[in-house]
Amino acid sequence: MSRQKRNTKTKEMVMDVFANASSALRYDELEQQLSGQMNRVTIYRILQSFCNDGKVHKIPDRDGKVYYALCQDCEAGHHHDNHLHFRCVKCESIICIDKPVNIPGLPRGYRVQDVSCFVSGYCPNCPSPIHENIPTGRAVHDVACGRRVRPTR
Amino acid sequence: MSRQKRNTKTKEMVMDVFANASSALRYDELEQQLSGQMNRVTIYRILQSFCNDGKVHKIPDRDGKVYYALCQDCEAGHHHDNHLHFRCVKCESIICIDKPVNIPGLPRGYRVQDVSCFVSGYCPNCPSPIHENIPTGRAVHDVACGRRVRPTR
DNA sequence: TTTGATAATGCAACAAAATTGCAATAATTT
DNA sequence: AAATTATTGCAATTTTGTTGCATTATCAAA
Repeated sequence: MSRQKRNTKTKEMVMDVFANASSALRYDELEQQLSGQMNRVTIYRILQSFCNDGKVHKIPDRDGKVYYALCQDCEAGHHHDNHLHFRCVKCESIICIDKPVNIPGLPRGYRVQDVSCFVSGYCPNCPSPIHENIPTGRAVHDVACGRRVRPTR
Repeated sequence: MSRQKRNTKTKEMVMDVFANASSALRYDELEQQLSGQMNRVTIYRILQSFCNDGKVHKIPDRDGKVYYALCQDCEAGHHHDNHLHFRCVKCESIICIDKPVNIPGLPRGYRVQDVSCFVSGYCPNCPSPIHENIPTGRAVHDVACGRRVRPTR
């Protein structure tokens, strides 16, 4: 059976960083925010355990850089991950958007287990280049991971 | 202006490996196939330059492992990447499926540049676990990256 | 409250993956 | 054929993530 977990101060601190973040965090951002408070290795281990517990998920962006974000509806062992990750090409933040993605029919023989979609472009806070600024709605940032605007049902 | 390129034997060899592959290649697979023929660092540099030229694209899978595959319709600087990447959880191969993905409406303020979708599950060549085998169509593998079955138009 | 089992941590060492500087080599252009 | 400079190989370095082990701290049970 699975090994028993303990609540520790370090785990709490890591969780706090996530709770206060409005978007996904790169490992180095986490490390920076936690610097001095715990060992580098501990952060890695806590992230691994959070991933296994379905508390956090790992998001490698299209360049291979690794981000982490709080999970919404995941359980230990299986991540519910059928949603969008939006990456702003300007400010580089990664935002989880809680909308299911529908996948077009795959060729015969493929059996889908799960889907994750990576959209990149300009986020509401960053101006598009060249073209004049498009008015942005500030509220949209609230769909960011971990903040649920409308209850997902 | 951008630095001028040269055609070299090494680049050709790397390109040949891609041309003969039926799915995306991990860096280490490339290295293995090219072992003895050129330096490790050279492979990295060639891949980078191919990526910039829009000849190849980089596909980090959901665990962060990095794959590379031939581009279909990309130009230097901008990758046309609105297609699916399918990863078989059994054999671990990554197959590019040349079908556009449609993205549901994003919240106000987001401007999409491009989309890539990562689907995982069982490929036509691998049996699903537990359940009895589902008949697989062999032909589907031909949609694999670099082999165009029907002209994409 | 104390005690014991063991999960979690810190530290040092290690391993893997990717990058950089630089001298030597080889593709192009003239 | 010579000059220019992109490309390569090599060694060293950086970045990223992991492992082993002694120590510490959590939690449950006495």
